Amino acid sequence: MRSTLTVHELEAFLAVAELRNFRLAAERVHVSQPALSRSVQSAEHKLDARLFDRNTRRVELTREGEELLPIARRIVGEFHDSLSDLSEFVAGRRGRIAIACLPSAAAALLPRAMSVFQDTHPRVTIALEPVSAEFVRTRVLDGSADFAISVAPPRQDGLAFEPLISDEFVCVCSLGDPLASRRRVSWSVLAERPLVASGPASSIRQIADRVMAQCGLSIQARYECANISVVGAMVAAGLGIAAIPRLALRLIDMSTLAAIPMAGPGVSREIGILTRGGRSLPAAAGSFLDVLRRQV
Amino acid sequence: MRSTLTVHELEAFLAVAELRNFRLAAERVHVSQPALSRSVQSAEHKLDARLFDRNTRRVELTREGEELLPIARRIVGEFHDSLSDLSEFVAGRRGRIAIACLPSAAAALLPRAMSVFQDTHPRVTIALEPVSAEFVRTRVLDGSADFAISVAPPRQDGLAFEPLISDEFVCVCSLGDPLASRRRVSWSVLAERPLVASGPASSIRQIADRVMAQCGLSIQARYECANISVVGAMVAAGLGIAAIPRLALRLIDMSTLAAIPMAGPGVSREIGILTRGGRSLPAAAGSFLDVLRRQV
DNA sequence: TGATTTAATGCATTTTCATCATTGATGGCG
DNA sequence: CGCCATCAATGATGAAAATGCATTAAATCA
Repeated sequence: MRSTLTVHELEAFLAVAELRNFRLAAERVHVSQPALSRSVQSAEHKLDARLFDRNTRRVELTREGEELLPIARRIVGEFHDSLSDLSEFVAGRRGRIAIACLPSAAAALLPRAMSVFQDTHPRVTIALEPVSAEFVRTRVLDGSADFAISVAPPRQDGLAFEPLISDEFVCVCSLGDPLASRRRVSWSVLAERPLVASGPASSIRQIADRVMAQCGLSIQARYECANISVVGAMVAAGLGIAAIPRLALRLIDMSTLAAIPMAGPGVSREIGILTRGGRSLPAAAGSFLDVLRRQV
Repeated sequence: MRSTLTVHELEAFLAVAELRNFRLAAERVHVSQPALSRSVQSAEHKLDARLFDRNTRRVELTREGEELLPIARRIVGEFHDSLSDLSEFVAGRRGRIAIACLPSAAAALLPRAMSVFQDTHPRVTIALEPVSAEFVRTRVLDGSADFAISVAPPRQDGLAFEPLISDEFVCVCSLGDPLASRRRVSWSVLAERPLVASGPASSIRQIADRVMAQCGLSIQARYECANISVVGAMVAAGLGIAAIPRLALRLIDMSTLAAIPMAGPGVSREIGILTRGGRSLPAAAGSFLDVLRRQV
């Protein structure tokens, strides 16, 4: 074989092999009959074998043609199937989206967006990994997540942050608590009452500490727990009150609890989209983010 | 996807994806670096997606590129494997040869040729169908045999005959027979001795009848049998003598028999290659015929 | 900052490809 | 028996694509 066949030539061959007529085959392939003849000739020349025994009246496959037929079918079929799969992927209609996400955002923000997205993108699977803020950066940087939903990162090297919503802090207390009827609760209350705090490593706790310091206060945690759901249960049990972001309420059984907005400075954290800067986003992920942006 | 990728572009993509370097990839594909860059660009443009995140210092796959990689590997691999299979077939190194053949030629001529041929064409299978002369024509004409080894056909419509060897008639008698010591035997002897003849439909019998008629004689068969091996056994049993082509001796147990050449006119039949005229022969079959021609 | 390496681009050239118009061959039909 | 219709092949021509050379622009390293 002096040089390699092209898919075009294989398609020309297939059309002639199936229709046994050059003129009709040319129509099917949308070229002129001479062009088709030349494609077949070119294939024959490259293979150094005659593919059709043909005259102006009859067109039939040679043994070599018979041999090529199933091969050509397989190659051309695979070619188009695979590439149409790919174009589906490129168009964002197929694929897999990996999202690293703060647990609170995972519970509060994403489910609705995922539901809306799946209606228009049924063949896209979404892998949602709840991680703490500190691990979000590595997930995005090493590509194991296409993007993250998190708070603004401290350093932005290689990361891009697009704010989505402002997540205000609320005070959580039991329904019977005197605070429950208040419109707002000031941060100073937290210093006066038994406090159930998030674990010292959590992003919630860090923000809370910062705000308290701004107010000249410091957190005297009576109880501490890394798991926000457990914090809620502790408040429900009457151990104390807590200050958490509103989005995190979705992680807590609120049936016997009240949530009151906090008053004061810097009472919210910015939740947004964290992407790898300068890196192109897969189309499916881009579409999902569009849905998410429209939602908030 | 605005238009379809080419195998060339897929190969360019693969080379870059594997080497992560355009210059080296260009070498592998045996084109200049700009040409390679343009192939990749063309692929990206057709897919409407960026395949590599690249600058002058780093080349890495995008998610789309990752998605294309296994697809490209599969397509390109299948493409080359299948087409090299085909080129093996076209070159005659692989395939199947179907031969329709007179039993005598099958036994006398073909086995050695097949043995020689298989040494150089181990991946070619040979299907040998022994048929009588009258069926040879249909086998070749309908393509169920690539060619035949037979006597010259009466009519040549659509068939081409190439003589290979002249198959002389011999007289077969038992070793103790007075004829066994003769150098030659004339046809008239057949009229004088009990004769074991081939069946009336066989090509052997027809030639024998014709020659006898030429000599002004006619066959008075004491015994007749369509199966040449049985004819031999009958001669060995002392029922009579027989006249058969030398090639057919291979079909007979000759351990107690002698074969003496016949003297006289037209004492041979022409054995040759029968092919479908104007039809191209598969390469493997052509190679086999070359071997056969060299052998005789 | 300068040297060096690398991918992209401008441009000229060659090669490939398609189309139109025509030829040559084949079989059917009057 | 010859004309006609149909079909694939071919020739000529022009457009599009691919390629290579020379060069540019960007990025890293010393």
